[in-house]
Amino acid sequence: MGNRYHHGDLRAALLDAAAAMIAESGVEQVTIRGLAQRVGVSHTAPYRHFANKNALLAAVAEDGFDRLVVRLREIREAHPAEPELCLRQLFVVYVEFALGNPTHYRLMYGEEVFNRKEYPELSVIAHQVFNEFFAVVQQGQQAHLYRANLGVKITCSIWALAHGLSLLVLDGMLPVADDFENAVGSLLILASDGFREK
Amino acid sequence: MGNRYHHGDLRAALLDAAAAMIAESGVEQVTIRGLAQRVGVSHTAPYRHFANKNALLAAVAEDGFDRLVVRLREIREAHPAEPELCLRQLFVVYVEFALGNPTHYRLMYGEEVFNRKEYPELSVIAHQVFNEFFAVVQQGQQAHLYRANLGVKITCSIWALAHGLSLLVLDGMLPVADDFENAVGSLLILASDGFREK
DNA sequence: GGTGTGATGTTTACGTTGTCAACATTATGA
DNA sequence: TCATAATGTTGACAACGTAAACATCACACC
Repeated sequence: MGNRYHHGDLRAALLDAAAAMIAESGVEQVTIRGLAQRVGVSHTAPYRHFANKNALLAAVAEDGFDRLVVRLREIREAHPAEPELCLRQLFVVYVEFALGNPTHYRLMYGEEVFNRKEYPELSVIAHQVFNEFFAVVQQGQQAHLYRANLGVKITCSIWALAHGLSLLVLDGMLPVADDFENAVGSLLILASDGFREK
Repeated sequence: MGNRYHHGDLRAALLDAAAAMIAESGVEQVTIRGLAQRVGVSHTAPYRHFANKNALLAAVAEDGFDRLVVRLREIREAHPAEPELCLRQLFVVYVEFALGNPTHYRLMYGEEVFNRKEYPELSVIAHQVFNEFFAVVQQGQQAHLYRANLGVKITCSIWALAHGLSLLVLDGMLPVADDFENAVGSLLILASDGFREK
């Protein structure tokens, strides 16, 4: 390796450094110049890989969505024939991801940070989150666990509940129970009683 | 009025200007110097009223919470004896407030913008939002509409659902139905079937 | 194997921003 | 009336995002 003029994979290094810096001190502390210094390049080198700071942050957010979707898919494929249990697991894992990566999670959904509309790939990958939940809801419908014709609304409710719960807890506005997984899971059960076939 | 050295109520003027600027072009476009210019004072005058930019933004967020809580209380007091209808109205009005003041709403809950922990008054006023929902849930419990011993969890679910739904719609991740109020309300009904006494 | 061309990184520079320190003006109450 | 606190201004500074001009390198092509 040694000190060479070309870094090798500066783009990936910048994304890693940004993710680390976000985890350490929050998005607002991330600076192009700081990242460059951390990676050991000049303060304008990042502009060879990202049009501007927003584009870099959008790429970091996209990485976060990628990791989340992979995680959800693992859960889903681990429970091929148990939609109810699977849904509960998805829900818990989703909230755990948010609470385990607080600043990163916030960046993924934030608007102050960058103009989402300029980065349509973010909406695409975010929609895959919806689809992970939706697939299991549909399984549940086929098993006559959940009411037919309401698959989209049920999925919206679950996602919104997971999202809102995560953020309210992150904001310190809801107390975190000792038995976290049970508390989170029971919230879903409570709400999802209304999803069932009669 | 005229041009005088002392502004009169610079603090309020700055908050107004900040709210307006946020509504127009988003939080990230708000700048101390821009606000000062807009209000017609020098670029450091704001520091006589706010310790720094974060403190100013926190005050703007607090104003937003104040308005939201007032709005919710109006609804609650307009339905003294109909907890079920009242809850639905609260829910819809909450989401409407968020969608009607997108950037302001995001600021109220954002973390990137400023360090919430430094502004405990924000948590206090935010807890009043919880209490508005909670009061009605308790009414419903007294009327044997909702399950006893689950008041807090039910309230958390409702708030989280409203919050998550608002943000997902703001992010363009959920479609906005034509008949918005009905769609939002039905989401609550769907979920809250599980809240009922059997 | 040389070579030149595009990709990648550096240097320098500029305007904007948040914020501090020193100073100016005004309001207020003893 | 006048000292003093409250409020506003001027000027300065460092950090930041980013553009332009330049330097170095990798690699495809003769």
